[in-house]
Amino acid sequence: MLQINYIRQNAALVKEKLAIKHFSDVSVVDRLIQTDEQVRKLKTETENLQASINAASKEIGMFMGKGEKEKAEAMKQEVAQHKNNMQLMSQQLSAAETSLQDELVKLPNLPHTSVPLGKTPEDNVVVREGGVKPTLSANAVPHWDLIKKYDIVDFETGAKITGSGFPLYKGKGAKLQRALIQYFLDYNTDAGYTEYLPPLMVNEASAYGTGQLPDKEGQMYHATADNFFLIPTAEVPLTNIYRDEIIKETELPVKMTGYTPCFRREAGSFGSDVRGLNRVHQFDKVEIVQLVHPDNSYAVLDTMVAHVEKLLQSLELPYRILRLCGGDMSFASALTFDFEVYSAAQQKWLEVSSVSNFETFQTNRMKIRYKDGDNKTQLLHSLNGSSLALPRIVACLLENNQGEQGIALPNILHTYFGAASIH
RNA sequence: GGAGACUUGUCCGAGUGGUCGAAGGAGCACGCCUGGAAAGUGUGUAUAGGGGUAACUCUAUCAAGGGUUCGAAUCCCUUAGUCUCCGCCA
Repeated sequence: MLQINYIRQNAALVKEKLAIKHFSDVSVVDRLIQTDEQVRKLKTETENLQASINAASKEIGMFMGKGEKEKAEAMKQEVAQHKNNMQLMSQQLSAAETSLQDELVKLPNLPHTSVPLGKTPEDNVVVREGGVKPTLSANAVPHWDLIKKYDIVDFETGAKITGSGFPLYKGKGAKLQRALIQYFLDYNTDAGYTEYLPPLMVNEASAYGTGQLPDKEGQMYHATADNFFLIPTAEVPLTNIYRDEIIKETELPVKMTGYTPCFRREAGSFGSDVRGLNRVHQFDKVEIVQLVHPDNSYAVLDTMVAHVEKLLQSLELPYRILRLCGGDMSFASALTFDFEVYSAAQQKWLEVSSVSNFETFQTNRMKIRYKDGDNKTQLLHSLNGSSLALPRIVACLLENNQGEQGIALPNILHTYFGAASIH
């Protein structure tokens, strides 16, 4: 959530930046500033009134103490008057505050200056490519055929148990998931991230904190009896660990990692995008999250990008890194790099990680702060990224490494998987 | 699921209607003491917001929300959480 003080002082700039994000109604900014003015005016008036009521109450207390009942009674009459006004005014105030908050929450984060202009995925900028695209033999097939051939993922039975998009991993397929999770977590903890195994359902306050609510509830599974949401990413529980906390500057940066299944309704998706493991409702992902000093969040973003890049290199997959354009970035992000791997049999780039700096957008909602040198409380910056999402990595490993002898796995996985190939 | 006890500041802990933002202690910070340290000792030590150039001042906050009252940490209601006992259960 943007800070109203910032909006008030930088109205023109805010409008400009919202336009880069293709936010439709820029006039909201003017309305916000108006409402804010009204709120502050009402607030001052209400508080002054409250102050005089408080003072009168104290006097009544003193009169009562001295036994001067008549004087006390007289004062009570006076206070009763004030209270009527008070009630009216505080109703107006809370109405104004509610509308301010409602509008404010709808504004997306402002894009960083390095964000490319553009509206669609085509406008994203390729930062660099790495790895080598394999040359497949003529009879190479996509992963949805390979998983059947080796009997490692069973979509039909998953659909029978739950519904479409809930894959059932089996045998070597299940073990490969376990190997990848274990490897990714080891890789992250070696880099200084603390491992967590968080709750997979969150309450409303948590979903609100990372920006899933109020607007995107349609993308989460909702357990209505208890009003819990199944997490769409570990980012939600991990970042919320520090909700309403003031972190000592000496404890920065906070680096967290965690494996969780992720649940996404993905309403409206269709076509070849959803074939096989390309897009599913439940998938495994290892996430990294950092809470850092505002001064170095962009340096940290670079280290996180390098961290994920090295991980992809170790898997020996062809990849590219994209700098997302204003129109393709998420609501809460100020700058995002997407990682895609090349799925050779589909001849398609598949997104496997998204690394973002949210600056103070999430921390403002969650009140995650630190004390600066002057002992002032300041908002931290939050960042996160996937490291990594599994299904498309698996799709790629299968497709790119298929051969007569089976699926040859990259060296790094041999020990984790307990074999060099799936056959 | 049933019954009960509880939830106060960074922590422990007092406070059952009137200068209580809250005693006392611990911790922490700074100073004194010391050759240095410990001990001792003095001072300070919440958060958010409004107004003010500032000193400062006002408002809110004793789990959360609502109510009673001129006045609530204190009384009432609702919700959440913790603990104990019973039931059920991996």
